[in-house]
Order: sequence, then structure tokens, then C-alpha cells
Amino acid sequence: MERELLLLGLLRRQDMHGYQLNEFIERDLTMCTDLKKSTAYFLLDKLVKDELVSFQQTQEGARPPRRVYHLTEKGEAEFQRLLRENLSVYDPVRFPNDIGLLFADALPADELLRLLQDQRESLQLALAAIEAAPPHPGPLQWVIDHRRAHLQSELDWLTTIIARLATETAS
Amino acid sequence: MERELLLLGLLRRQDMHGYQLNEFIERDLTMCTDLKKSTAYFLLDKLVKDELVSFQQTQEGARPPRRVYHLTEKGEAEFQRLLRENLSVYDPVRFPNDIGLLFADALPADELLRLLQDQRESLQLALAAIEAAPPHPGPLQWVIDHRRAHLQSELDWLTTIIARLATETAS
DNA sequence: GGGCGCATGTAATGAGTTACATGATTGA
DNA sequence: TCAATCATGTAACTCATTACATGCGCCC
Repeated sequence: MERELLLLGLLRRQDMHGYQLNEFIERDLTMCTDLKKSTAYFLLDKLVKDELVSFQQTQEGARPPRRVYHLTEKGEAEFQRLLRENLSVYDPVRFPNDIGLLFADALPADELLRLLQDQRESLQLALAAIEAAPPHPGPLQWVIDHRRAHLQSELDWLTTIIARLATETAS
Repeated sequence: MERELLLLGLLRRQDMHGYQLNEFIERDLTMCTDLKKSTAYFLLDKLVKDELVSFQQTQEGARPPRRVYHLTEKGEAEFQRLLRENLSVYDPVRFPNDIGLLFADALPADELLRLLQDQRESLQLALAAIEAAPPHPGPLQWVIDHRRAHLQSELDWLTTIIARLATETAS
């Protein structure tokens, strides 16, 4: 349901057409969501069917026609409901990397060490990307802060087990 | 691909039948994966088709017949490949709660505060569950440690923004 | 006799992605 | 003239889940 919440929330701020929504999501919200373009169009159709948004066809010059979407009253109510639900419960996260960790003993210690160092590098890249991000307005800054805190915690943890592993290997 | 890796890795340790696999996953690996029973059966079929595992039908007394699965050489090779891939790259995580956070300004500050406190409670429950877990052997302990570190970091962060919000509301 | 444990599956559905299609305009 | 931007979508597919079905044996 987060994807619906996202679209409703963005349309609540201002009316937008699909392309515009997709651009904004891709440009500014990559650290929040990985919603794909066609999924967005699909969901917009669904929201229209459910009468949570309405749209108006417009056209500028010879440009392709646009559907400018607008949040309905029913949509506003649903937004409020979804938002409260989303914020009130912690949604547990699964780490795909934990599965690999589970079988870490299948590898020779030195190779495991190298692989985890590679993983740490890709983690550091992600962290650097966040650090480089310019300050954003309002709640988006919270999301960025959250992400940074999370990545830093992951980095600390990986560093710990790499160190533990390194001393074991050396001995 | 983590689900395949999980099944291959478990079968690599010892031959098992589907029911046994499902029991083990449900009993001991809830913090690693949420793989469902029918999905497991489905994936086992697929692994057989791909010749990554073979099976032998057995029967004890009048019990339902079992399929005891066994990792093939090809399966072992695929396991090695998947394991290295899994361990060498950090897989970025999405937080559904971030979407709600993005629209936090749609709520009155006092209600937002209450909702986040609810979220923190559900987070604390998850953390308590982990703390209560008895020590596990080998790599599974790593996974538990990782999970605890993550939940603790989440809790710290939520506590921080709740505090920030509380002072803002008070003023 | 009724429910639980054992052991396997199928069918229907949902959610999301990929790859592709269209067709005009704008800029190099 | 060639690619990119604008703007929308469809079709086919993958992946996973839910709900349901089966049927025997065991225990109370």
C-alpha cells in the first residue's frame, strides 16, 4: 500500500500528470521508492477506478495530451487512513544479505573476508551518495537522515564482523 | 534469488524432504526469511526441473510418501555462485515507513507524535523478541546479531525524532 | 467421532517489472 | 538526419501469496 500512499500524497500537494509524477519520483525520491513508470501509470488507472483521484485531459500546442490528476474527497480520506496506518506500525525489514551470511561457513575464511570487503565498498558508495546529497526541504530531509543513519549502522556492523573475521584468519 | 540460495544451502547441509524444510524455516529462520510453505514446494519443483536438486521418494509405514531432496553437483556449483553474488554486494533496503514520513506534515504535530510512539512500541516488541532468543550456533548467531543491531539503530533514530518533535510541540 | 499432525500439492490471484509501441517535437 | 524529450500505455512475464484440496493415522 505504500505506493498508493505515495501517489495520493504527491497529488494531494498539487495536481500533476503522470509524466510529471514519474519525473519527480525518479529525480527526487530514489532513496524512498523504486516505483517504475509503467507501474505508476497502472496505479493511477486503479486510483481513478476506485474514485480516489479524478483527471482532466489537457493539451499544450501540439504536445501529447496529458492527464492531469486531482485528489478527490474520497482520495483524501483514503490518504489519511493509509498515512496513519503507515506511521503507526513498524514494518520489519528483510535483509537478503542475511541468507548469504547464514552459509558463510561454506567459504574459506580468506575468500569470505574479501567478499565482505567488496560488500562494504558498495555500502560505502551508497553512504557517500547520501552524504553528497544537498539539504532538502521539510520531511524529505527526515527520510535522508533516516537513510544515512541506517547505512551508517550497517557499515559499522559490517566493519565489526570483518574485523572479527580478520583476527580469526590471522591467528 | 535469495530463496533459491536458502533452499540450496539447507539441502547442502543435509538431505531433507519438503515438510522438514518448511518446519525448519518456520521454527528457526523467521528472522531471516518469510518464505511460505507452498512457495517452498513450488521452488523445490523448479530446482528439480533445473537439475539443481534431485529427489528420492521414500515412505515410512503408512505415512504419506516423502520426497527427500538432494543437492546435485550442478546445484552445488549454483549454490557457490549465488552465495558469492549475495555476499559481495550490499542490497539496498527500502523502508515502507519512509513514505509515511514524507507526508508527516499532513498531520497535526500531536497526533504525529502519538503515531510515532505507537510505531516505537511495535519496534520495541520486535527488539525484545530478538533479545529473548537463546544463543544459536554458528552463522545464525551472526544473523541474529545483525538484526539486533539494525533494530537498535532504528529505535535510536525513532527516539531521536520523537524527542525533537516533542520539544517542538511543547514550544 | 473430531481434530490435529503429517506431507504434498493445485488454482486463482495479485503485485510489479520488462520490453515494446506510438507519434509528435526539439535540438545538434 | 539522428537522437532525445514528451506522454501515454499494452502485453507478456515473473514471482510470490492465499486459499483450498487430499487422505491417512493417532489420540482423546
